[in-house]
Amino acid sequence: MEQSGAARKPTIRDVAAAAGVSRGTVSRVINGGHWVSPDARAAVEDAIRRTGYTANHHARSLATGRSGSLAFLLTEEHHLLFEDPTFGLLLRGAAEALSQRSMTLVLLVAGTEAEKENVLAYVRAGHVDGVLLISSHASDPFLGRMHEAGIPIVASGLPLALEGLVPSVAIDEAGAARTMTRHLLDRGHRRIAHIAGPDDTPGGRFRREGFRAEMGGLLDEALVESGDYSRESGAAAMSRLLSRSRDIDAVFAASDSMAAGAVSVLRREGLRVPDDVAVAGFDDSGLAETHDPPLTTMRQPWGRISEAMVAMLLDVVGGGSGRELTLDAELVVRASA
Amino acid sequence: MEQSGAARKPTIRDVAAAAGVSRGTVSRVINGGHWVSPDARAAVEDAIRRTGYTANHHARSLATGRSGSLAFLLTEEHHLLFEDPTFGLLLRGAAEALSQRSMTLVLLVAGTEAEKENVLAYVRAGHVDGVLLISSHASDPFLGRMHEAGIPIVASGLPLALEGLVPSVAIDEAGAARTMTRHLLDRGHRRIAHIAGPDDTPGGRFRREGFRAEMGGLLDEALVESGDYSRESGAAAMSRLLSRSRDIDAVFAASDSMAAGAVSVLRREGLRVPDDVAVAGFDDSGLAETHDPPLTTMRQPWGRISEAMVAMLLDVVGGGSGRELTLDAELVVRASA
DNA sequence: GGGGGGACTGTGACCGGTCCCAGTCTGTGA
DNA sequence: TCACAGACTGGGACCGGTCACAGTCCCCCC
Repeated sequence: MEQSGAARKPTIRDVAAAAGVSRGTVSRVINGGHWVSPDARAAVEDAIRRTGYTANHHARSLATGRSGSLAFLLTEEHHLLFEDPTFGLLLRGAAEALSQRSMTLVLLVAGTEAEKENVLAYVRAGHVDGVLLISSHASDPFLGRMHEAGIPIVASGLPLALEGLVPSVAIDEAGAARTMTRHLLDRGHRRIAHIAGPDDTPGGRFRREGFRAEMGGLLDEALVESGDYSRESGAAAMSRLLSRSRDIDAVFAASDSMAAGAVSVLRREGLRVPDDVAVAGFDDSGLAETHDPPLTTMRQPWGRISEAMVAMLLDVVGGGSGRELTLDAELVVRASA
Repeated sequence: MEQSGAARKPTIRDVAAAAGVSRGTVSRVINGGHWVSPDARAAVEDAIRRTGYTANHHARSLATGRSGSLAFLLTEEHHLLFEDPTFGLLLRGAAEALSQRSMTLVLLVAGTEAEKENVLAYVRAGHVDGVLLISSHASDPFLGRMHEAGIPIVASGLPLALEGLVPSVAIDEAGAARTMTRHLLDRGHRRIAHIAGPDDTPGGRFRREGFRAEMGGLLDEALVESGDYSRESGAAAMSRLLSRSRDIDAVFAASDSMAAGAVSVLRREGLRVPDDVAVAGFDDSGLAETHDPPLTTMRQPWGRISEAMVAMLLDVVGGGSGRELTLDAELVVRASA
């Protein structure tokens, strides 16, 4: 009505005019409504509805210095990125936790060195308020550089290189591995093999330590192999194990994908799962349930992990200090073990 | 030096002062440097180096009305999201194409209805300049609403519901399917089954049409099944096919994942691949190469697809009209067929 | 009746860029 | 000698919010 030109997006000024109040009051209503009279609040809310106002993120970010978004940073190589189903579970949870807070998630991938430089520049430039760090390898100096730059970070899993320095959310890896190992022992298995994850990841190192501890005197180091969490690496590890020993009666893999790879190799060798060899995975990644046979696994509380990571990171962004939070994983018994 | 307080990020004013020019000149240098004298340009570039200046994205977006980012929008259900390796390939390509242009990618997932509303509001609010639409189902009114809202969109694959209205980048689905079918026929197979994708996706519909056309008189409708591109659905479809006919000598699946599922079922039934039954996939998704046996498949030019999508979308954002671009897929013959 | 404090409101300054217009300066042609 | 075009520069206005501060009003208490 005012202007016959192209419909301009309504601003906070338009809302203020429509409600008969000042910009400041509108701003207060939008940001929680403290110190606003009920009348004014009602008028503003009505005006927002009538004008179809939505806040301009860029303007807000400029004024507050906050971007209103967090980065979901994967430092994994690309071929693992979409194969590992656990990333998807974390991503989904984080996206949900953020959208509840009207914030958004920016996916950053830093697989190659060049990508790492880009990501570092991007984050340093303040495009995101903080970083959810997924799956970092201890040998990677990247996390250290990020930390030195003073960027708010929360890691998933204990960051081995910077233990105690970077807040994190993790499950009790060693405890969970002991639980699973105990389960296999309780079922009467004695020649239990372990397919660990990479030694420079917490899921690789601590799950193996838990396995070793629980096996005690039954431990045979020749039955410990490792992979990179992928299906193929699990299959390869299983082949190596079988070439070394044929009397294995159970396999505990540090991921469901590796467990699936192990099952395929066992089958090819004519061994039945679980009758000849029991196979257990880790993660309960969705794959576990639909697998044939369904995989016994340790369920990570993905929803709680991602929610906790987001909450903790926002706290750090707001000046909090963060901490190392440990959650429990749960044994899920299915047909495979 | 100037201020002993916390080091404030240098702004364009700091650079201007350091270079002894005005803000306007600095801005011109940053944005291409037209109508700037060589001396001034050198002074500004030196000052940028000395001060460590990086542009503030939020301020720029506020002034220009452009966000400098595109959305990568997945409208797939979550369980498919990280299982389908093709998304990862597109995502990677798009991220690369954008980072070359100093723009960023925001990953949006609109699986549930609630998420769709959120995404729509988010995009309407102007947080992204345009949307790269990945994998939309024709039955979903979401795309229509997005299109009506006047948001720049480029789809991957012909958007069935809005064919001709929304610019897109796709391969010649029917032609590629004919190529693969011809390959199987040339190898002497006659009882060829097809595991199609969902009928409301272009990859489901057009690949099946291509298969039917090339099969001609050899077509047996009882040998056409369909899945949702996932491994499990491929396995299930293969089971249904085998229960219907045991003389199948080749299977053409509309995705590598479904082909892998089919192979696992065939194996379980004691059939050898490729000796008893040849199996071909589609996508060349990485899985194809590492699979046992390596899968014969149609290679989609993922890099070119994502680059073309980004280029076209940026053109549309800039006022261009876009078009329906078709690229060719390439037959990759490996051990499975 | 006056002082004080809490609830609420309006306004100017500011965030850090871009855009555009009004200059200035130099060189050229009439 | 002067008008004029073209190359380059500077600075004010603006993008759309938030924030701090200065009010205003009203109520309560001494």
